[in-house]
Amino acid sequence: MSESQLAFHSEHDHKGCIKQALDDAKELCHARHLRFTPIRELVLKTIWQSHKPLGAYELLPALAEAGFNSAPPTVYRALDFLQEQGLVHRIALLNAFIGCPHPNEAHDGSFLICSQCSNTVEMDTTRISAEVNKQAEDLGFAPEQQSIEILGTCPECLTKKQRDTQE
Amino acid sequence: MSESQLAFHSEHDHKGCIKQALDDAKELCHARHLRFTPIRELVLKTIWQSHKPLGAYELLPALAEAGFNSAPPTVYRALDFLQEQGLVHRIALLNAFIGCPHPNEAHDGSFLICSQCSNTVEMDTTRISAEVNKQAEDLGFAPEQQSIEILGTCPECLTKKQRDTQE
DNA sequence: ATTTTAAAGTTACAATATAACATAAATAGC
DNA sequence: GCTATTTATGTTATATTGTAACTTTAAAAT
Repeated sequence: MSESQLAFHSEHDHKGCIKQALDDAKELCHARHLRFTPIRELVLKTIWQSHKPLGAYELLPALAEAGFNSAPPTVYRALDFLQEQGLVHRIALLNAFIGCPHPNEAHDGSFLICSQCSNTVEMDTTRISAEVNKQAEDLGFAPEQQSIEILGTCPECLTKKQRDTQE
Repeated sequence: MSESQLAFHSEHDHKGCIKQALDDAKELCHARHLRFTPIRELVLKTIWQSHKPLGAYELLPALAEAGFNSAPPTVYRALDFLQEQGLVHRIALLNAFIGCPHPNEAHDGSFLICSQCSNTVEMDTTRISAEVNKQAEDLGFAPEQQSIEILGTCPECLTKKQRDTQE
């Protein structure tokens, strides 16, 4: 988690992140007796290569380049699989997908989405999520899934803004 | 707020809710020197008539019946206006819109969405929202807007489920 | 009354997502 | 290893959601 919370900050070794994520995914699928097929791997890799959530149609060219069929159903199937396994999250506000840095802990992600540059990081809201669920339960509602998404300005874009204002 | 939190529970006077919402909207627009046009009023009324969030295209027939142009831009313009004024909220998980029971207090809604029947109510999460914002700020992020949506089973559908299980 | 601004009409299309059916590849049971 | 079964992928077509761009009409401001 600390990884992803630091993701806004300058240059971390993102290639390392990607490799780690792919290795984790492979292992996770193996443990669950599921198939981490080339298409699924490529989709996950492509998503991880971006700090911005990617739309389904933005993933199609990578499939085409690799010689796979690149019609929408192909990518949506891969995305469905990856989501079910917690390997990617869908950002509802953007209709786009981002890699999950800790797919083993079952959770719904909470996301900080920069409205300037679209960079997005996952934030740990375990405690807050529990409170939200409790409040829902107090109203007689049985929560199953939650989506917390925050739009705003990321640290980098804040700095840029300040620079621009000073000029 | 208590109104909407009770909305899951049986029969409240929903016609009263609608009238109240429309009156409030008219007053709010007047106070802000904005035009509460027939189209905007009809769209808001139609949204309020449903306990389920309505998609943009589900609103078109009402416009057609009333003799207005019923092409998508018409309804999206009305929805944009209503959202800007806080009169309706967009539910990102459903691509649909629901009336806001307290448009005067500036806020982002938090929603309980029944995955069985789609009925949706707004929940007050002022305190939790503040915590989320604080946590984002601690990461150097400047929050501007937030979306909290909970999918689950509403009290009515829970009761139904229990009945069905007993049979 | 005239100018300006805001809203609505209209056509066309972009972006996102799914249905349905055919084929191929992997796994399971023999 | 061979076959049956299941799972994944290919393929075509289409549904759903949302916008761009330009025209016309109506309201508000001067």
